[in-house]
Amino acid sequence: MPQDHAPETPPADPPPADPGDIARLRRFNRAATSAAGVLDASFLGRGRPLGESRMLHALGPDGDEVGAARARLGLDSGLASRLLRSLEAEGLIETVRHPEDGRRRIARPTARGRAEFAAYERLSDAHASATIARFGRAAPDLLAAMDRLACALGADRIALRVADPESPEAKACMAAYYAELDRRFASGFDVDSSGDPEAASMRAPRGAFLLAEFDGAAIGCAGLAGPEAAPSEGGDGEQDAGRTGEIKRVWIAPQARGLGLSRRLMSLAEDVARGLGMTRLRLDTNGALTEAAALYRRMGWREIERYNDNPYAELFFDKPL
Amino acid sequence: MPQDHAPETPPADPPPADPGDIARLRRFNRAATSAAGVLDASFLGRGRPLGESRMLHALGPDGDEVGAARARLGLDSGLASRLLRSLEAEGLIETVRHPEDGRRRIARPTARGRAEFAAYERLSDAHASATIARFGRAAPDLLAAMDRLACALGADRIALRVADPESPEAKACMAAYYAELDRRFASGFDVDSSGDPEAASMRAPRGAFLLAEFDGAAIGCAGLAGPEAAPSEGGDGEQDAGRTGEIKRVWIAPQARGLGLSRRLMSLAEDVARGLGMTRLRLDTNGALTEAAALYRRMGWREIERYNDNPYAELFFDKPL
DNA sequence: CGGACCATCTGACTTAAGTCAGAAACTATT
DNA sequence: AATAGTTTCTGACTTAAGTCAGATGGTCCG
Repeated sequence: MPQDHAPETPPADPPPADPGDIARLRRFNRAATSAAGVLDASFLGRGRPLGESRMLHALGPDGDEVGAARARLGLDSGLASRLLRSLEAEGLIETVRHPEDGRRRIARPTARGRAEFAAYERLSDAHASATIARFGRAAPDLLAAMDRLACALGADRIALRVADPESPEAKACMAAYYAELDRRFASGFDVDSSGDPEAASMRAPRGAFLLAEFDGAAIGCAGLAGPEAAPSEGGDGEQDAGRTGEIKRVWIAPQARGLGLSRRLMSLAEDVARGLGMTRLRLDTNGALTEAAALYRRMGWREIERYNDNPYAELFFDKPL
Repeated sequence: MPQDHAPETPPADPPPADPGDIARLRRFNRAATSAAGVLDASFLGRGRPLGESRMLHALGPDGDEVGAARARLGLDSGLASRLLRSLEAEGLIETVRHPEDGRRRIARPTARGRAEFAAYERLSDAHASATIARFGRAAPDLLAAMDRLACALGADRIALRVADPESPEAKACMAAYYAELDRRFASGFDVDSSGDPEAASMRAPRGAFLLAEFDGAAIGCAGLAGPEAAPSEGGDGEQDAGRTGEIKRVWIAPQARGLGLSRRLMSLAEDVARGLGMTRLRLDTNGALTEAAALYRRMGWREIERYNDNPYAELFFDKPL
């Protein structure tokens, strides 16, 4: 069961963009580059070379293996070692051998190191706070623009994973999903009347709940609900209800839309369904969610007859796996 | 007549921002910082150290004084000189003495240097084009977010200047202004019926046209229209029409709103009006432009009786200087 | 046990970037 | 004409960052 799907590859030869748009993007680049130093100046201002600060930050408050931190920063082993020695000389970290493999070493911040780490965090928070204050009344709007760009610029770091449908992240996504349906449906939306699949149906071994995360923030989800009895192994031929799953609660945060994320989520959901022995998937949706229906059609779903009494559902699709 | 006004100073002690907002901003910072290298990678990829590339870029295709380029990059004179020597050794620039001051020197790209400069530009454009292509159908939305953030991040580099009301930049601003009025007024907007002041009235010595620019792009304007006869010098006491100016065509690009720019423009317009000997300003506006009317009141304008037959005007203000 | 393999470390070296003091060439001022 | 002040340049030095070739001490497997 793959835990992630590569983002869609762009078309082979991109046509040159509009010169005006190029100028706009380059203007942003200049502004962002000249702001970049200011943006995360937390590494500076504590009288330590950038490399050492980055290493301390890469180790995290609980420490990590030397090799892992080195790989994360993309450093040469010699350089990494030297940075660790300086941090050690300053009394900020201590290194111990790995309990299971004497070759590997673990670098862990000391109390002083953790204090220093916290100081970086405070500096960074204070800096962010000051920036937001400077934005004044434009702040909500600018933060929304930042969310949007952060997702787009880091689209290849959006990771998909299986999560528990009752985890806080999953619940937050679903709450955002319900709130959006309530806004978009002319008649509003009430969860209770829509036949919400219980959490157990979206948990192994029956199904799964998929979460898309970017830099620690949940920005999308998809539920795969399986039937009550686990499908029997090996019995093929008949296409019974025991081998049909249902896709529910597909939601993408506004700032992550248009980046091909729902396609990645749906595609992973199909893989997971196949891994659970399902042979067919179905789903219902509302006519107001036009983008969703268009995507389903593009991904090979066929429109079928109504299969439930969900009052909000108007369109029904299925797809053989 | 000051050419620029400092941006408004933020309130003394900013209260700490919402932790969620801090996290959002820091997420953007991380994304932008890690994208920053990629964002303007044009300096790399041509086998030259960053410093030399930056210097070549700072000189521009037509060359410049050594001191000017050095100040722009904020470099030590020794370092700057050494960078120039390496560029000279590579045959990319040549230096000549300043025609009027033998101490100063002018560094000018050679044909090869200009070709190199153009290569950087092409690389940068190609990179921007590829980024836009990667954005796919989300591009228009993302570019708008970039415009918004570029203005906000570089707000202190938004410069005001006096421009000709018939320059292309001024015309572009006014066209955008008219288009917006047409969208916002229930009845639409037609320039011809609104008593457009002729260009001559917004040009010295009668008046002025003010333009706000960010990184070469016009993002706002304000017209100061003076009466036909230049005000007579010295004759004080009476407050005749010959000493009353009118503010027209105040417009701020959507991406630059909420940054205190209209206040800066209006304040400069008042200074310019005083410099032209005006003792009173007046303006008309529409009730649909609620933000505008609120700003006028905050800046000390008083509502007065209708003074023209502009069918779009509903509110009238004046301000003694 | 020996050898292949591995993670980490050390020492020697390179490059980019920048600082600082002062020299050289020039202009402006008294 | 002497002097003070510019602008640019040169040489000597420093620091940060990174590369590379082994050395060291460990694991794993036949």
